[in-house]
Amino acid sequence: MNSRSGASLPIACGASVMPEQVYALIDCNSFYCSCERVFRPDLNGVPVVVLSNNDGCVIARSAEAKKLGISMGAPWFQLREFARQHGVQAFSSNYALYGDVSDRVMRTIGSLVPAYEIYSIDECFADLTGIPEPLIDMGRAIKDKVFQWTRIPVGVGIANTKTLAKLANHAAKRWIDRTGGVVDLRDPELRDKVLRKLPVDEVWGVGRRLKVKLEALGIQTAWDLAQYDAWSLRKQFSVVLEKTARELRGVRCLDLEEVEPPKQMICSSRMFGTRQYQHSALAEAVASYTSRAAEKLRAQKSLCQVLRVGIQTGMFNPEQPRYANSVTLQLPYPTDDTRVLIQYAQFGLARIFREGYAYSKAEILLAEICQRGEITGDLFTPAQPAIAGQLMATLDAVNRKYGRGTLRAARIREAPGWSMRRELLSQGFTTRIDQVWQI
DNA sequence: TCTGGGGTCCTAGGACCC
DNA sequence: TCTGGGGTCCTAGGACCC
Repeated sequence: MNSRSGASLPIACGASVMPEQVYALIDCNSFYCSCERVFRPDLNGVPVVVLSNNDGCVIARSAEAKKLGISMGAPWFQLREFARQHGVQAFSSNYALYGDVSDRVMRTIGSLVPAYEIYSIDECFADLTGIPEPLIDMGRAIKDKVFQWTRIPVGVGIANTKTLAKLANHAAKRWIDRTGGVVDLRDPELRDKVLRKLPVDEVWGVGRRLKVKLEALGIQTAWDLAQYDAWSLRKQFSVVLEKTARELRGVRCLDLEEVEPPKQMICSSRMFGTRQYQHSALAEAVASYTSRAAEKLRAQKSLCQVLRVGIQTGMFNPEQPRYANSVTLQLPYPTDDTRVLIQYAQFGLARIFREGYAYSKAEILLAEICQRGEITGDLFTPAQPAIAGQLMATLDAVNRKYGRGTLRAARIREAPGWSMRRELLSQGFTTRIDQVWQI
């Protein structure tokens, strides 16, 4: 049975040998903090943290802040005094800045490698297949060029599978003094050494819950997971974990995804800056979030057929009554028209709104998303009128040119009372002409 | 007083089909 | 006494990622 594999297969003969697949995972160090430092070199060496929307909790920490023991997700109000005492610089999230810096980092990487996949705002897989050895030099070249062009420090992990590249990147950061931030994990001896040292939950795809279950099976390290029988992992857990284990052994199960598939769900949800009690305030917030979701929908050239609107009170204060509810609505036709979406969102809100609660958050979810031009209609289902598409295109063009919210639904005020707190916001260094760097 | 905002994929189970 | 063997679609829930 096994005789079909191996060198006897005619297709494997011939002059050219397929080069071995190699991936790199490039990951920005403390990305949001690094972005704040790009135009504030005085912050180098200073502990820096970036807070979530509403200045709620810590979502990024510089190395110095980590050293002080500040943990991810720590509520800011509990930390403020400690931060003041230790000279910690805190910032509100400045997504306009981070998004723009991210674009620059990705374009820089793109100029150096044959193909790449943007995995998140601060991470990117690159295809290094066929690039001349030694690849560790290529890794260092990427790191240096990104820093030279964007002032963002990155780590680079190189391996034959994505899961191992992630692990290599992790190792590069963990043992930065020895690695200089670049690790090539293709050498089996080095790979096994690293696998044995890293706990299983450092593996991409193994989180808190799985860690507990795996440890019950005696799987403590990445090495243990790699050695475990893949088939029984599939039976006991899922095909996902099976692939993870195989990838750890160097068997490729995940490919580079260069084109991002359109999202199947689009969500816009946010905590309010302060608790809201009135239907009118929630109505305004819901209209605003719906507008944002509709923008995202149109940006990927999609239409949606289902809208869900949800509201909730704060969940932490035991003194106040809690309430959370949502309603899912079928739309009259597949649409990307902000006006139609807002209308349905308001209808939904009216159904779930209850008087007398301190609301903290609203959420809009667009679902059953399809691509424009891929809809098969029927005689009895109207299609979205063409004029609506033209109007939305104009709306987006105006807002692109003059800034988000320049043209908006009439019920949304410019500075609403529910908008989020951002008391520690840095400048729009790269996105606002009135806020460019001054020397 | 104060605790984020997005996403994805997979599985199990029920209802239903032939 | 004995009770098949495939499927699909939907929803809820659980796990993960950054």
